[in-house]
Amino acid sequence: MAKQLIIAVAGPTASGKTALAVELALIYGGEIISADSMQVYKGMDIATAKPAEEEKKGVPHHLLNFLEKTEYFSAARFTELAKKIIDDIIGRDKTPIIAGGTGLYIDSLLQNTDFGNVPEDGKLRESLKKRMEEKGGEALLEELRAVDPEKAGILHPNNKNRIIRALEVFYLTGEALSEREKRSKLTPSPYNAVYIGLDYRDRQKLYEKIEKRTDRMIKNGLIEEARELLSSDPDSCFLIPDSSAHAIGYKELLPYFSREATLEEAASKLKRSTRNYAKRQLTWFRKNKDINWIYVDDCGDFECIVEKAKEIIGEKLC
RNA sequence: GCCUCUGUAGCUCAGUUGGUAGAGCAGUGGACUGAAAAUCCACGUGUCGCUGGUUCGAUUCCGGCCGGAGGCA
Repeated sequence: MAKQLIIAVAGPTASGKTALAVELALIYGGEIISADSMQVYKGMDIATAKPAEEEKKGVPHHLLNFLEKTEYFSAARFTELAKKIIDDIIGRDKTPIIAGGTGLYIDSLLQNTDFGNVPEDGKLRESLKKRMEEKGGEALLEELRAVDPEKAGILHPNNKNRIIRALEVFYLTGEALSEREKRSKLTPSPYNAVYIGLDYRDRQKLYEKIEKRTDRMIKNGLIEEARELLSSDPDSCFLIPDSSAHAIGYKELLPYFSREATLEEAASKLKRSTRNYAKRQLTWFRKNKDINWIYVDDCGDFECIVEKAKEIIGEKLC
């Protein structure tokens, strides 16, 4: 059976992924699967720049807006759900279009990463965290070196999260994480994916767009949205620490709510976090040699971007 | 008008008891396999406000000038 075509639209935040994905869906008869670790949550609309109904132009969107902010989410859970949706879309003879800024999610899905069944283990993680604090990263990295030298070799002692997960996987399965990863790579991807990446030649232009968009978010009610999320939990742990609380757009406003910063100061911090995030996204995507890049500032208008995308997809179809 | 403080990296500021300087943030590049909007790594030459003087040598000491903040009138 021939592999089914899948379109993936990647790129940093504010680069215009949503509009392009919708347009391509209209052209190719597609449905969109959002690959975004924060847009999965209900209620977090403005901060995560979730597409509004008008922007969707009637195109079905999946994996958007379906989780409570108190629920845990992960790359593994994403791939599990997305695969089913892809099958369903293909079954209805439509084209799946993956669009989003969470690079790990897109790659895990399209490379068919097998995470196995090793979900996070709260108790184990707590004890590892505790030991990490007492003994330090170097000690735990040594501990990892004894059971998974390969993984230990690429992790920095300060990168606590990754060390903890690698140890967690070993203690839960008795197998090295690096071994599991190798095994996962043996299974080929069932998907025939065309990657389109959006970027700017002039980084400054992307940053300007981010800053304007942030101002627009504030004007459109970001503060109120944040207040509402906060008020649902007086302890200000309004989101769960390991998932939704990571969203950019709320934690940056806390100093403003506690009157330790002006709105202007909080807003500029928010812009900075978003710029830093966009840069990290680009670092992730750039290493993917399968991505066909479209530079937004090479194009005068949206039509041009769409034309370039059609060319890229056309080549793959032939 | 007088007095005090102040002028060092894009920003906030250390520092040099005289041998031309360094942190944080920003920025740039990178890593990443069940937290990824997270987590982590690397990268620091700038007329040390200008100008005279003292000195082998001044960003550092002294004088003047020009900014900035405050106080007294």
